[in-house]
Amino acid sequence: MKGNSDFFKEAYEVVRLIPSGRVTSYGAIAQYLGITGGARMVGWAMNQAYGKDVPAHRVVNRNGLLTGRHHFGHPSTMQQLLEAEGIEVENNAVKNFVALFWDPVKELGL
DNA sequence: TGGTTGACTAAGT
DNA sequence: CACTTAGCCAACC
Repeated sequence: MKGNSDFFKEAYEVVRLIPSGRVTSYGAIAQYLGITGGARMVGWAMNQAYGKDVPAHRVVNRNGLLTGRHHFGHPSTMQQLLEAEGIEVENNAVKNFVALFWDPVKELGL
C-alpha cells in the first residue's frame, strides 16, 4: 500500500473546522494527527493548501506569530484575513492568542 | 539514493 | 536577547 499522505488531507479537514475568529498552531494540528513534533509537516501541508478551501491564515506558530504570511501572495494578506474575521493582529502576532487558540485535540476530542 | 530544505518547537549556549 | 543545536518527517533536487 502506498499509504497516501492522508496526513495532508486530514490536516486540511482540521483547518477547515477551525471556527471563524479562532486560530490554532501547527503543533496542535500535528498532535491531533498523531505526529507530535512534526509541526513542520503541517506547515508543508499548508503550503500545498494555498489556493484551496483551507483557511491556512488561521494557523499560526506556537508563539502566535504569523510566520507563514509571506506565502499568501503578500506579506500582509494573512493579517488582513485574520482582521477580517475579528482577530486582532499586531507586530505580526495574534493578540489574545491564548484566548483565541482553538485546539483540535480539545475541541474535537482525541 | 541521499543530502538539503522547510509556514515548527524546545532547549541550550 | 541572538544564535545554535537537536528532533521531527515529508518533499525536493
